[in-house]
Amino acid sequence: MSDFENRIREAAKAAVKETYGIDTDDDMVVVEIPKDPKMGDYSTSIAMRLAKTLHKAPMAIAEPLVEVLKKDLPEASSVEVAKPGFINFRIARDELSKVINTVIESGDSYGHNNTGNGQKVLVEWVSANPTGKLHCGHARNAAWGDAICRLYEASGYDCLREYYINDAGHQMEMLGESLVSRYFSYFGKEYPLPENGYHAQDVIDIANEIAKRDGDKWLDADPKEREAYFQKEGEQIELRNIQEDLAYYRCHIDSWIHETFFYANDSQRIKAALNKMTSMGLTYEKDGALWFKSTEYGDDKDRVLKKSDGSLAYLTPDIANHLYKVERGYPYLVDLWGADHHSYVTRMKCALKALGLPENTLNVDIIQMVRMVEDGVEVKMSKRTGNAITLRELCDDLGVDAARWFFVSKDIATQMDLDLKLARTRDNNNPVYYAQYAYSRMNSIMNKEEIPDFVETDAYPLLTDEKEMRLMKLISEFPNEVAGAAKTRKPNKITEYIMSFVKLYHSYYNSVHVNNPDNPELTNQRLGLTKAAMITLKNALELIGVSAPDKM
RNA sequence: GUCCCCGUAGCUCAGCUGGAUAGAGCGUUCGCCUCCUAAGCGAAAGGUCGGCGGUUCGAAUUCGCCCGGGGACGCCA
Repeated sequence: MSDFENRIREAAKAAVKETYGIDTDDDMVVVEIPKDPKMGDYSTSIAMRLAKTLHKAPMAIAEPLVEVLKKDLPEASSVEVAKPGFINFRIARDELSKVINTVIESGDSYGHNNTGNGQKVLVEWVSANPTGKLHCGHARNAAWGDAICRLYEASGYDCLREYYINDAGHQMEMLGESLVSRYFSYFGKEYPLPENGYHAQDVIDIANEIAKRDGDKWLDADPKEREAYFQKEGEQIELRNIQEDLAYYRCHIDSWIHETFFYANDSQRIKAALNKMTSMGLTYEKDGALWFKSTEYGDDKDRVLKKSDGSLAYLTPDIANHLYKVERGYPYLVDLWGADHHSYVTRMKCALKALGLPENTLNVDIIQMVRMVEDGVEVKMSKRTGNAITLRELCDDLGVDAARWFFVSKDIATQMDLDLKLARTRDNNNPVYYAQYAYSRMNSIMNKEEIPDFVETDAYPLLTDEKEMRLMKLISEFPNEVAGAAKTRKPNKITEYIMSFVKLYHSYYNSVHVNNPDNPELTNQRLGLTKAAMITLKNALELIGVSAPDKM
């Protein structure tokens, strides 16, 4: 194992206990990597944090700790006190180089860790209505959510990737009617397109598809029957499109949950949820509607569950949906919703809380909007009007790798502008190529005919170059990076890691030659490092769904 | 009016459980291919971390107020 950070933390805790008789927790003992590598490989601020409780100067607190740490941390080649009261550690080169063989042995699983400890977590993401193609906004959600799931899976969580299909509401009726209208147009007949109908090309395509397949038999059919048929056909085809686009985008969904599922068997699950809420005294009737007393749980107004016309509000089947997740054994739920759903977070949390579920059951990450910008002016995008840029178009222009990198590398809390001109052109300066190029260079070295094959070795004593040390250190930090990114659900930490990794690698590549025909030992050890770097980089790219090309 | 997100280099963004000279990519300027891929490397220029206060040994990071940008506030989904 190469988890120096944790070992230092444990040693520091023990040293504090031994020297001052104080118990400290992980939050107290912060171990970090100094910005300036001259300071050391790792540092802790524990002495400064103890200054208040011990009523002593940080430097004076640190001195005795250093003596203990020197004794208890054989992997550290030096432990020193610095200016305000930091304790700085330097890892012994021999210890550091052990990571190379660890990586080579682990291969594809290097970086995997068990910090999730089998925790069951259900991630609901994308969940776009099957009323049109996925567009740029969904592309952000999909890339981010998929990366989160990959991080969870790599960190030992038991993760279920779920897509909730809103196939029961008014929007589906709109789709059905829009299709009927387009179907009539196909045969040169008039049928009004609803005002809030779907104008996009894919709706026309689907109507044409049906027309070609079924002929004109629906022109004179019973309107109700026709409507139902087109709605069902539309949903299936739209859903198929979505599934194909997601697969193309390298996003895998384990579980597709239909909203209509909750209406099945005479709305069994929805009724059960409503009955439970009512029996718990969480509801009341007013103006012919059924209300949820959400204000009693922190909402700013009560919410309607059943409208006065007898139909259900969107919230109601979704409560059943969330209960069903817990029922299936997932106590920890993650939802990735668009910013327009932000006000919806509170009411859903209130509902689950009111139903007696623990406060931390539902975790909603709100994804800010992707604004399309052309020449500095926003281009309004809408699925309804059909002018949205689809995920497929974006990928065709940019490539899946660049698109995924773009969305994963930016925190979801920032609303981002996607420049249409930029999006339409493959920009060679895109950071993703910088990262992939490093991989190609590594691969080239490993597979070059003139360069000997790597032969396994126990030790790497000749890797003494400063950049080699930094590379080994970065490689050794990878599992921790993965665990941290999983825990905080921030896959952009991985793109940050990759960037600092490949920057160092490119610099190393230019300053040091791996192949030294007059020194086969050195060559071999550098090949070992290159192999470890290659495995690490490939695994890191894999976590965000970006390919590692052998050649560029 | 209430609530949420954002405001860091010319541009796009990291950094935010408070810590040692504020980072990266792009862009700009100047160097580097007889040598493992120049989609690369090295160097330089570029910042009152939106503003004002508070908390303390220490604040880009925490708290309050203000300014600016975006979004949400339906018996829509």
